[in-house]
Amino acid sequence: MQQMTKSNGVEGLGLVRPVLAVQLANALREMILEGDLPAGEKIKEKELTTRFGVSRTPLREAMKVLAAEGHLELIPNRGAIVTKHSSEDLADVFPVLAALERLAGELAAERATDEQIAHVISLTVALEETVEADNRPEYFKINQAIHNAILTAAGSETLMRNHAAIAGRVHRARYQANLARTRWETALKEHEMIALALKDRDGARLGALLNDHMMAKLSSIQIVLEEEKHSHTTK
Amino acid sequence: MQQMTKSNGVEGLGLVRPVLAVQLANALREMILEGDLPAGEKIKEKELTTRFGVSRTPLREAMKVLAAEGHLELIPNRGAIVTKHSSEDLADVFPVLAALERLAGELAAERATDEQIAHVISLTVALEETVEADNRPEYFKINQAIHNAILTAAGSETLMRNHAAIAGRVHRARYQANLARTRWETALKEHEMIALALKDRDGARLGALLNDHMMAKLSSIQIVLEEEKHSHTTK
DNA sequence: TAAATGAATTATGAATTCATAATTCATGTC
DNA sequence: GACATGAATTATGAATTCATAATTCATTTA
Repeated sequence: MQQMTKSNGVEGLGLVRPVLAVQLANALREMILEGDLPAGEKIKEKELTTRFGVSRTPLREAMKVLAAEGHLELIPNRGAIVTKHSSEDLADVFPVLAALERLAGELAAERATDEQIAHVISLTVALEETVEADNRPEYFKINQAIHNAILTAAGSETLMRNHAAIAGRVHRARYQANLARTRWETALKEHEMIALALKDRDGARLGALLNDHMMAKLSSIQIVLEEEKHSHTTK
Repeated sequence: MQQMTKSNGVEGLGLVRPVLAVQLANALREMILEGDLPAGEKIKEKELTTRFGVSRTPLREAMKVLAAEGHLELIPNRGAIVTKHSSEDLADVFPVLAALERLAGELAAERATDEQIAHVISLTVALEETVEADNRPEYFKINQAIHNAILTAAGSETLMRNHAAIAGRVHRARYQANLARTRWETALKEHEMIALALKDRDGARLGALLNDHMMAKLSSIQIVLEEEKHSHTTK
């Protein structure tokens, strides 16, 4: 939901003066998603301006953008706080993400080129190897690539935009929660079925698989969070 | 426990000084959705500041918000233009909206209270009457109320937020395109089936019906647009 | 000691000012 | 007359300044 470096007349050349508000918005988003600005924390305008070496004007514009994206909550005359993404929030966000993935699957089954399908299949093969090699960082990376490839194959600007915006809100939970070995292997099987459904261009099945895959991911995250909570309270 | 402060005391009352940026964002959104700022039109900051009687600072903050919502496109050093929602855009946006409505249906079937279901049913009855009375403005109004009621019954903040954002982009097309009599009566039948599925708490069916209902709406709009295009070129 | 009051400080909201990029318009050249 | 060049104008990006609301903190009072 953000306008990245769009056409600015001098395409490709690094000669344009960057728009601070955009850069600040990206930096802030990154900080929030990476947890450098913990959820619930109150944003201190002045601190950020000195940190970034800019004035309040572009920073405030950036904060308005972040608020529109749902990452910040602006309270009139009282500043901003980082939106908290609690366990309940995950339960709220994931079904929406899953619904969009389902649509992506349905559309991709219709619209994907043979090359795009082949790409997803080869990525899925690479995914298997990461499991065998017990390489989690690489698994996350390829997993993300697969979902992106399907999104791209769906060929919907609106879908891509909104998926990105919503996925950002749970990015941390998705790619940081250390999944258990059993869930990992199950997820791989799901991915194999997903690749197969795409190869068959079975939109209904592909959509359903992607939806279920995402909801299963939610369950595994919630289990991990529950365990962490226990180990924390019983320490 | 903390004592109630003065500020808490006026909470909820309209006594707080309004935040201009928020008001301007609402006003601009309204103007864009109502077509007062036609798609493709270049926004002149100065003109708007004089019109609203504010300085550029809050206006620019509002424009950043509108851009984040996809209503404006900001071009560095060159101002902003109103995002155009062409016929192709509708074909891109509606499937996403339909996917969210499907999710809304699935969730509402599980979570709706009996009162909420009764409300949707009574609204559907009222909808029938508007068709009999040939009262299109009232039909649109109640139609919107039904979809909102189901969204609310779904009980998902994320879903509501994103649905609202996306629905805004096609609001004009949905509620201004003059639907044909036959489509109107078909839509009513669809609404009756929707109310029934909700009453039965049949989530899969309700979701499918809502999805199809939205896609049918797209088709009828496209037919109207196609006709208008013809009558225009053959004039 | 605890609560209440009010001044001082700080933070936010918005207007103004300054800097720079883009556009317009006049002039000159071919 | 068409085009190119450069000054003048205008618009945008960002810092600063001003106004007002919120918070802190010292003082008073019960």
